[in-house]
Amino acid sequence: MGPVRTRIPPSPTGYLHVGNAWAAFFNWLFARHHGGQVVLRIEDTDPTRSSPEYERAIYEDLRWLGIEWDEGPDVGGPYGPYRQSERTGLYRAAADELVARGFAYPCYCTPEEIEAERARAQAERRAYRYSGRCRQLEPRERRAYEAAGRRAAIRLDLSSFRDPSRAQPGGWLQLRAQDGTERLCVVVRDLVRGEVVFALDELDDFLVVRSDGTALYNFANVVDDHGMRITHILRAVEHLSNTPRQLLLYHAFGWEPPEFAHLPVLVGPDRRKLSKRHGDAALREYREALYLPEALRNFFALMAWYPEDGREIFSTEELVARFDLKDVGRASPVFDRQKLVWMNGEYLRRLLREDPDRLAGLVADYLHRQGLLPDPKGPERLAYVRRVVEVLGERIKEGADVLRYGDFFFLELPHYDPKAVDAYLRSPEAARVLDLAAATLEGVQPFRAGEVEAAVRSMAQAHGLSMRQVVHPLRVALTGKTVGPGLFELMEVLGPDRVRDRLRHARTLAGAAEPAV
RNA sequence: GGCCCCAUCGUCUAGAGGCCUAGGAUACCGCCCUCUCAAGGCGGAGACGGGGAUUCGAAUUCCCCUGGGGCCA
Repeated sequence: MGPVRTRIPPSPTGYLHVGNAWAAFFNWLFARHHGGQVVLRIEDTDPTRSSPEYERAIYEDLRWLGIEWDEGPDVGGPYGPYRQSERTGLYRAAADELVARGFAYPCYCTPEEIEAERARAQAERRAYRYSGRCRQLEPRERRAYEAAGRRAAIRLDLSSFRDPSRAQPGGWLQLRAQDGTERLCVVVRDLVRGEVVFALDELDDFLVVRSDGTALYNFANVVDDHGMRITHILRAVEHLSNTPRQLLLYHAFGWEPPEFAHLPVLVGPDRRKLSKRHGDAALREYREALYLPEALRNFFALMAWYPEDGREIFSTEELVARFDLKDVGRASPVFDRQKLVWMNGEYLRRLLREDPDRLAGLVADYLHRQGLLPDPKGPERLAYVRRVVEVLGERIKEGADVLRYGDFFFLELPHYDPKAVDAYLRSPEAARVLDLAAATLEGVQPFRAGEVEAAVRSMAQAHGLSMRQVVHPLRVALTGKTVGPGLFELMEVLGPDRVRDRLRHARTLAGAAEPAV
């Protein structure tokens, strides 16, 4: 076999969501681990829901996540086209070939007739399977249907597969004892689940092309995957039940089927498949909320797979090196936001140490999106954001924390939390602290954390105040909140003018001062 | 309805017959540090869905049930 080739098959019907990004990442990991290639295929067969805008957004989100592809609609490649909407001729030709090889036949049953059959089966409480009544149509019966204006759909003819002599002891079609009888079975050899066996008589002559000429999912996928030389299909388990049908198709064409690996499905807290319904399902929202692609990759890997005991932080290179389908779990993991927040915090802290400028840039963009920073690229602004980031330090685990702990750095006046004001500002004692601080700070030169702290400490001592009594009212006065960075560091960043203004403003919120002693 | 997949703390998982008094992480709670918060340190609570079978011994193997998910649609 040649190099490993995997595929990422998004539908451009919306923004890339976390579940698909997760599966895409595994395809990428697997291909990279084996030094293989990744093919991006756009599954845009539904013209009413697909759009070029979403297609572009998917490229963008995938690249942001760090997933690259070697072939795709935008980069080209030898096995294109890579958009399903441009492959309809290929599907048609493949269907004709199947008919010519005697593995498929035209079916003139209308959807209404099929629906009626199905309803009857339901009413009689038996499993519905297509009757196969168009399989043996005489040429003149076909002509009659055509004359009546009916257009044929194409169905796969399973009858030839039902010949027990086709069974191969180690092959994909085997005779298996089931329920006490020997049954012809399609055996799927799944790289994560082992052998999964489907009785052939559970399957019927399924549709391959609709009467309007459009290809069905299973059929298009087989034609595409073979045409694009895909060697390994890593996809969600929800497709496991489709696999026997696809295997049938491969053999009808005389093609070597690829390897299959069915990954678990990412689910939400309600244990249902992650979808737009869950909110926060679009990968893009994480990007905008200051999540780091490297953190997401690490987190994605840990859902389904632990590279080794006792460690949780792995670089992408390590993940690539250690990736093995044998280790991938089979149960559906719940996408746990809280743990993602923690992991993102780990990566943000590392970034703070290793590349504070990059962090500052990301935070500046975030603030800009939040409407708190008009010009995020201005060098002066950036330098300021960088100082803020350093003062905020390891408090930032996601974008919201920048606002939670530091919005006041970017506001004319802080947004005063009423509870904080009630607790620390509305008292004569608080008013006195504010007055004392204003006076003390007036002379501090240079206005740096160390000097400011020394001044405030000696002031507290001189007036018999504890640091707690001093710090809390000042913090609320300057930031509007009870949580946040160290008081003196934050004062340095704010600078003497803003500190003075805010103290003055806060004074109006405070109670009347006790008579000076 | 038929078929298929899945099942360890709330969550992500380790565990592939004795190493398990079931380990780690996260979240939660407490203490320490401390100007608050965050980070960090220490500690706590918290799981093998149920029932059979195999075995000297089962979270680990087999069967049934239950629950969840999916395909046919």
